[in-house]
Amino acid sequence: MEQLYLTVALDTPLDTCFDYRWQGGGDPQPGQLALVPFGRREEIGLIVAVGGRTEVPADKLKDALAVRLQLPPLAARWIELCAFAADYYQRPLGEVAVPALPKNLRAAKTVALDRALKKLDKLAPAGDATPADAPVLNAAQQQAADAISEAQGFAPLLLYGVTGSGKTEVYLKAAARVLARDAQAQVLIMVPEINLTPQLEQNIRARFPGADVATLHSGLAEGERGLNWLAAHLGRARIVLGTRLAILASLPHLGLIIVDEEHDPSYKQQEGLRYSARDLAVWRARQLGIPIVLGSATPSLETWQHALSGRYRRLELRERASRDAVLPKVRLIDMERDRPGQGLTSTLVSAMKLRLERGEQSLLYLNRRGYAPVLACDACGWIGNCPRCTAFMVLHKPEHRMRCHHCSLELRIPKSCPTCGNVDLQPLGRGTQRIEEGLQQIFPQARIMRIDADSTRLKGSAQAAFESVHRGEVDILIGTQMVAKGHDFRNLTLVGVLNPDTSLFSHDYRASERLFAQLMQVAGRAGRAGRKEGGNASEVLIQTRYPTHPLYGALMRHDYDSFANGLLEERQQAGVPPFMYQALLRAEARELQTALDFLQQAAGLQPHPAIVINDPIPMTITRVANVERAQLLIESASRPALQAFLKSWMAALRAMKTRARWSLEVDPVDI
DNA sequence: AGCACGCCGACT
DNA sequence: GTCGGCGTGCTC
Repeated sequence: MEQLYLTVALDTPLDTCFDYRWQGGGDPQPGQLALVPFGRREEIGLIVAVGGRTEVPADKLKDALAVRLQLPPLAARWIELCAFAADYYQRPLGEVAVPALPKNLRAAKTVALDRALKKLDKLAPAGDATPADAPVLNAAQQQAADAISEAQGFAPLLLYGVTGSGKTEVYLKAAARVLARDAQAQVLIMVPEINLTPQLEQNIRARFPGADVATLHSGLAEGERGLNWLAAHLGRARIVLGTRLAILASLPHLGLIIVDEEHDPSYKQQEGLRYSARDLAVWRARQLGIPIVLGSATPSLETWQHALSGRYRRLELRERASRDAVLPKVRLIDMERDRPGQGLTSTLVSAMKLRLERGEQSLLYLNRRGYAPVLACDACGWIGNCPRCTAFMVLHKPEHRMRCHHCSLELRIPKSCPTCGNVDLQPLGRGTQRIEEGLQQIFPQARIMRIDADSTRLKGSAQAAFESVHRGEVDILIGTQMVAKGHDFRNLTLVGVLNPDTSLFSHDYRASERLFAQLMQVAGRAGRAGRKEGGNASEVLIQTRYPTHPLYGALMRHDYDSFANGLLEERQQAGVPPFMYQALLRAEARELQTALDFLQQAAGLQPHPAIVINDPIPMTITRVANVERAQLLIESASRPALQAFLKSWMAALRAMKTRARWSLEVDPVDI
C-alpha cells in the first residue's frame, strides 16, 4: 500500500505546515485533527492535506501518532475562513485554526471528545425550530425583518435603531424565517459580552423552545464549551449564541449571521490574534453568500460609511417599540456654574433626591474604578506612581491598597509621603468607590450599590448584583461600563453621567465615537419599559465643563446621524480610518532604545510607493511591568496594497535579528 | 513561541 | 568542581 502523508497546521508562530507519515489505518481527511510529535512535545494539529508524497526529506519525517477519525472533518469552507483570517492578520494558519477549537477536544487524550460525542448521541434528536408566540411587530420592525428574510445571497444589512427600538424582535423574526425555510439551517447570533446580556439568551430559548440553542463564550466550563462547539459542528445546534470567539466556530449549515451592538469594542480581540469578529463575520457571510445583520444604535463609523456608500443596506427603527416608552431627556449640568461637592453637582443630587422620594432608581455612571486615580503629597509634589509602569497607582480604599491597573502590582497605602514625610497625603480625583462613599454621606438612608470589576470579582456576583437591582433592593446604583450594557432596569428613571469630558479631547480620534456610543448606551438604561400615563419621563443628566460641545448637542437631540456624518467628514480630512487602512508594529524591550531601534530599522526595510511608514514613537504608557514599549504606524489608502506590503514585510521582519519582542496588528483600534 | 544545546561566572 | 545565565538554532 502506498505511504500516506498528512500536512498538518500546528499552533506555532512558524509560518508553515508540517508533514507527517501516516501508518495507521482508517481514512484520514483534511479537516480532521491529528496528534503529532513536534519537537519534544506532542501536539494536536489540523490536517489540511492528505497525499501520497512530500517534499520533506525522509530523515526529518516523523509518524503522526493518531487521527481523530471519530470527529467528522471540519468543512473546507471553515478552513478557508481560518486561512483568510491568518492571511489578513499575518499569522500562520495553525495559530488561527487550532486555538479556534475547544481545548478539551484537542487534548492528547481522547476521552473528552469521545464523552462529548457519546453525550450528544444519547440526547433526543434535535427538536424543531418553530418559534413560540412571537409579539406583533410594529411596521418598521416588520419591514426590517422582511428585508432580511428576502435578501438574496450575500447581503450586509445595518439595523440601525436606538436602545429599546426592538432590534431583538427583528433578529428573532429573521432567524425564525431562516430556520423555517431550511430544516438544517443554522443562525449565528453574536453579542459583545454574554454574561451581561442573560436576557437575550432567555428570550431566544423561550422563542425557540424546541430548537437546540448552543452558547459559545469564554466563561463556559471546558466541558460545556466543547459540547456546545460539537453541537454546532455536527449541525445539531440550530442557533448559536456567542461572543467574538463564536465567529470561528464550525457551522456547516450557517444561513444567517447577526452581530448585535456591532460597534462594540469587545468584538476586537486584544491579544494573540487581534481579529475583529465583526469584520470576519462580514467576510464569512460573503463567503457563504448569506445575509448578515449588523445591529446598533450607534454604528461604528466603518459600518456607517458602508451604509452611506450603499455597500450595506440600512434598515432603520425610528421609534421605541413600546409606545409609551419615550426617549429619555438628556440635560447637561455646567460644572463651572454648579460646582460639584464630593464629585456631585447640586442639580444631580436634587434629581437623585427626587427619585428617592418617588421610590424610583438612579444610576450613576463613572468609567473609573477604584477610590481615586492617584495619591499625591501637597507639600512636596510627590505622586503615587507605579514603580514598574509609567502610570499612577490607583487607590483602592476598601482593600487598603494602591493598585496599578496595568501590571496589577499592589502596595499598601503609605502612611506618609515617601519623600518628605508629610502625613497628609491627598487622593486626587474620584473613582466609583469614592463616589459611593460620598453618596452614603449625602443619602445615609438610601440603599446604594456599586457595580464594577472590583465589586464583582467573584464568579456569579455580578449576576447577583444585577438581580438585586431588578428586585428593587437598590435605590442608587453606581457603576462603570459594566452597568451600561444589556440590563434593562424597569424602575430606573435617572441616569447621571459623572466624568465624560476626558474623552472629548483625547488624542485617540476614536474616543468621541466611543464616548457617544457609551453615553447613548447608558442613557438607554433609563425608562426602557416606559412610565405610565401621567408618569415622569426618564432623565439623563451629564456633568460637564463643556456644555457647548457638539457631541453633547447631538446626544441631547438623539441625533447620531449628523454626529456620525460630521465625524466621517473629519476622518476623511484627517486621512484616518475608515478612509485609510492601518497596521501597527509594536515592539517591547527592557531598554526603550532597543525597541525604537528595531522599529527604525523595520521602517527602512522596504520602501513602497503606496505605503506611508511613520516614525517610531514610544507608547503613551511607555513602561508596563518594567518593559518599555514603542510602536510604528503604517498607513495606506489601499487595503490590497497594505496587505501585499505587510506580507513581504513580515517575512523580512522575521529574518531580522533583534532583542525586542514585536508583533503586528492589522486594523488597530487603540493607537 | 517553547525547548533544546552551549559555553562562561558565583556558589556548596 | 556544579548551578545557571541567556545567545543561537530547530521544530515535519
